[in-house]
Amino acid sequence: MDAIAQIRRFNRTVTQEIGVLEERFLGRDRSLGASRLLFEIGANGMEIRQLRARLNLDSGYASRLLRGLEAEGLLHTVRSSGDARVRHVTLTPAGRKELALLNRRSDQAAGSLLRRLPEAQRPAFVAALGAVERLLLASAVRLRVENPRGRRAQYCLQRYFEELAARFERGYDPALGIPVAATEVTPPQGFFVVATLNGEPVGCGALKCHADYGEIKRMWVAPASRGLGIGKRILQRLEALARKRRVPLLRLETNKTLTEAQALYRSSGFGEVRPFNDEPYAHYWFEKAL
Amino acid sequence: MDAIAQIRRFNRTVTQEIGVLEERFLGRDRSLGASRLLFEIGANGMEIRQLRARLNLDSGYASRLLRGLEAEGLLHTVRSSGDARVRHVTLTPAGRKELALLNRRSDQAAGSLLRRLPEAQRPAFVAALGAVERLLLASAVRLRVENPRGRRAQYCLQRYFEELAARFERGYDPALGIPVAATEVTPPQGFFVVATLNGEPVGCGALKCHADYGEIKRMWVAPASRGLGIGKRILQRLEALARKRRVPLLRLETNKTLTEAQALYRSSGFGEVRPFNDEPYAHYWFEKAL
DNA sequence: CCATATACCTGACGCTAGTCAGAGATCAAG
DNA sequence: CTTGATCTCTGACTAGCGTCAGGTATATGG
Repeated sequence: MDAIAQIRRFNRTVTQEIGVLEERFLGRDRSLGASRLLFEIGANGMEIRQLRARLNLDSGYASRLLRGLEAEGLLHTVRSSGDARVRHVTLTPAGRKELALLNRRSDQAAGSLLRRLPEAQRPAFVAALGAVERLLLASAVRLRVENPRGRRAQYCLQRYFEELAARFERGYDPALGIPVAATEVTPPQGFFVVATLNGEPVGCGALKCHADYGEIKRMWVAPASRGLGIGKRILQRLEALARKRRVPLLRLETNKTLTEAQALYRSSGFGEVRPFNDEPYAHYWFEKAL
Repeated sequence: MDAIAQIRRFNRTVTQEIGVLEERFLGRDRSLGASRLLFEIGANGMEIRQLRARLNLDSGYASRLLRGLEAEGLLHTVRSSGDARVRHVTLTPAGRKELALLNRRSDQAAGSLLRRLPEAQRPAFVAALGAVERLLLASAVRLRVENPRGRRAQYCLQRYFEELAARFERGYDPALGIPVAATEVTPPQGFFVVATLNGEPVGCGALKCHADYGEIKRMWVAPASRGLGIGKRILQRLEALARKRRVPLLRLETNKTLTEAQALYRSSGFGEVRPFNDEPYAHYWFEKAL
């Protein structure tokens, strides 16, 4: 298959050209691992467990790297408010300065790559990079049925409610909408699907199974991960779960400000119908026969 | 600049996603370095110095890796014919079997990457990979004015003549065409530009300066590197050299079978003119005022 | 022939990255 | 309060990657 050969050529070329560049600019006086850590912590700080998840680090290894940087005076760690097991790491002023230096170097590396190309080819190059990056990210997204009370699910739900509160004209209060109890979206009554990207939750969706129909609820995708087709995949997964349960019909309702959601439902085969419940925040009701 | 940010995001995503994949499939029972060595040696064998140059290895490190593989019975080294200092390394039957296994795994890795994407997104992904790879290769191409008697220049000229012999209807004999003496394309009388990709010659072009015009000769790009805009860049470089010398006019002639060359000249501002010499292999004559 | 450069090998060494087991503190659920 | 899970840290260890200095054999130019 030619696609396979293309991927292999790509891997070879990219690792060769990019790898050399990265090391030449970033691996100067600090190890690459430590640099990556500084990058990831960023100006706002971060929980260590999140850091580990993002960079796929062994807890011992991460701890050692952090201690090294702490000894250099680049960062300090404090207990996270709320959960005292978790530690929060932030950059000191010296650390921020170091990060700024790394950022400058990284910009230089990127610039030098761009400048090697004749001007005319640059826009095409940047566009192609964007396409590959998006699709590579999309391919790394994993969907799983999870416990709706779990950490990842709860994180998604909180972000979801926050977003609704910000986008709805009159705000949003979960207590006023039709409730979704955790048991209703826990197998076998229903399902709660979480999408993760490198271990971090980036989207969710729930299915509530009734006798003669299923309800799609709590569809959400993290803003930074939109455009990767995650919403569609969550919806398809819920649909597959519904089919397995022999649910003959799917129903959902949505707010008029959530235009991208409406587009998703329409493109997924849902058709608008008359209101089938009295959800106060809904403007449109959809159905799809399975 | 947004292009810079895109490049940085790309680097991050790609090194993360691809790196993990490569290691999971290739770094199973052998180190990644050793695997890469086997890949590079390939079915036809290779000189050790060439191997070192390609993979950018320290001589000691390369020697140790090779000895490890030799101990496993995967390869054997012999003195190179000609220069007894140089050693040539070839795969044993067991080595070839191992290489085949690596190739299968590499195919699997590429396949697993592809399979993670929903079917609909795959063609776009492969196309984007191709675009990035081509442009990355293009950005790694270096042009330099070189001695036309040098190793790289002579390599290009030989391939050039071979290609003309194969493509021209009645073959090609350099002795019958208008000759280009090495001194004529050596500064300051003229210039011989060689394009290299990772140190290997992939194209050439020459400029002969006369009192009132310059002649473009010996334009060639290696078949495997076509479509990267190398020809255009060589031509532009020769043009810049001509301008610097205050040459007022560029001339060149070409054969009717070299259609891609004609397209290049036309798109570079050359216009067809009446024959200005009696080059026996030429069908078209071009000029461009500077 | 000599001096110098090239190609390769060997031994010694250091750093980075990463793994593993286990311990201590904390949390959540029963 | 107990139990089991989670988060972090520590110590011990390994493999891989790479560098450096020095040595041997061979080639090249005078």
